[in-house]
Amino acid sequence: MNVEDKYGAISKSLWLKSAVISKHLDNSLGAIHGIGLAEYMVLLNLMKAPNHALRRIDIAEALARTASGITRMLMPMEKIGLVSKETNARDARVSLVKITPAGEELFRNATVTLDAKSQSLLRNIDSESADTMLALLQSI
Amino acid sequence: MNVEDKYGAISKSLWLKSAVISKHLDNSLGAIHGIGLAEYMVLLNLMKAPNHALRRIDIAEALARTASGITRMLMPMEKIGLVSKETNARDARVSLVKITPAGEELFRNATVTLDAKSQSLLRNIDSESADTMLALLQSI
DNA sequence: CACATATACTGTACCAATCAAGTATGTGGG
DNA sequence: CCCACATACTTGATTGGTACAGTATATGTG
Repeated sequence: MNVEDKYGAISKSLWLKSAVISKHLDNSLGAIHGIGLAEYMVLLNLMKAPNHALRRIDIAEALARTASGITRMLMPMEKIGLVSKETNARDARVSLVKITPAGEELFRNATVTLDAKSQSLLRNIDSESADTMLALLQSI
Repeated sequence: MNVEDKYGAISKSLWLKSAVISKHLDNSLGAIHGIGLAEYMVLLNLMKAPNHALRRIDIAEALARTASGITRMLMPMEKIGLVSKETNARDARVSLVKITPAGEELFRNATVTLDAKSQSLLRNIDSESADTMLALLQSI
């Protein structure tokens, strides 16, 4: 394998393993908490945000999705009370998305599920390698 | 960050980075060769297979997809002549998928594109780290 | 041999994401 | 000030995936 091939191989493996792991996590989160991995990532980003609120396009950016995808994803989440819509006085174009107390509660529970399931899915990777892997992934 | 959190962080990062990289690769492959990453992976698996042919269900397994998803994906690929359908004399249930010469040609060209684009997307990872990363990914 | 069960697709209905176009609102140059 | 352009969504049409049910074909057991 020459040098370029190596990077291609990483892309392909990343694609495949991500698909496998995401499906398992989607199933676990869906069965227990009624949300998918994408919805979890929305809540995660809201929790990290100042004032626990974000604009839709910032969520889209953080999830590598389009704005319209976020609009559609948020509709049922708002309906079941995980997030709420707030208008921005300074800029009437934006409608801020804020996580609700119920959303925070679900997020904390879902985090436990996600971490446990991840540990089980990645059991072939020891703790030290996990540190290495995380650092490499985050450097991309 | 405690131990479980670390594995959860890997899952989340894997999900996000895979989405970003897959979109870029999809765009590049689509613009130049008219196929997506999933179609490329089909061709790759066919190239690796004995006699360059596989059953649909084996392709589904290799790509973490369902059989019906593969059926749909293969229809346009057969129409543009990248793969051909062959019946199996021993088992009339299976219809083998075989890569055509045109498919092989496209695969070789697409591989160049994919490897080059991957190298560019992963330029923050040096050659040694790439070896590490690939080994870790494949151990999942 | 017959029949219950498993396997390999295929077809239908549905769901989730995208793109492109539309609407409303902000902003900067003449 | 005003008008062109940019930004933040929202919506309709399309695409690409899944689940589930159906069909055809094998296979194992009494």
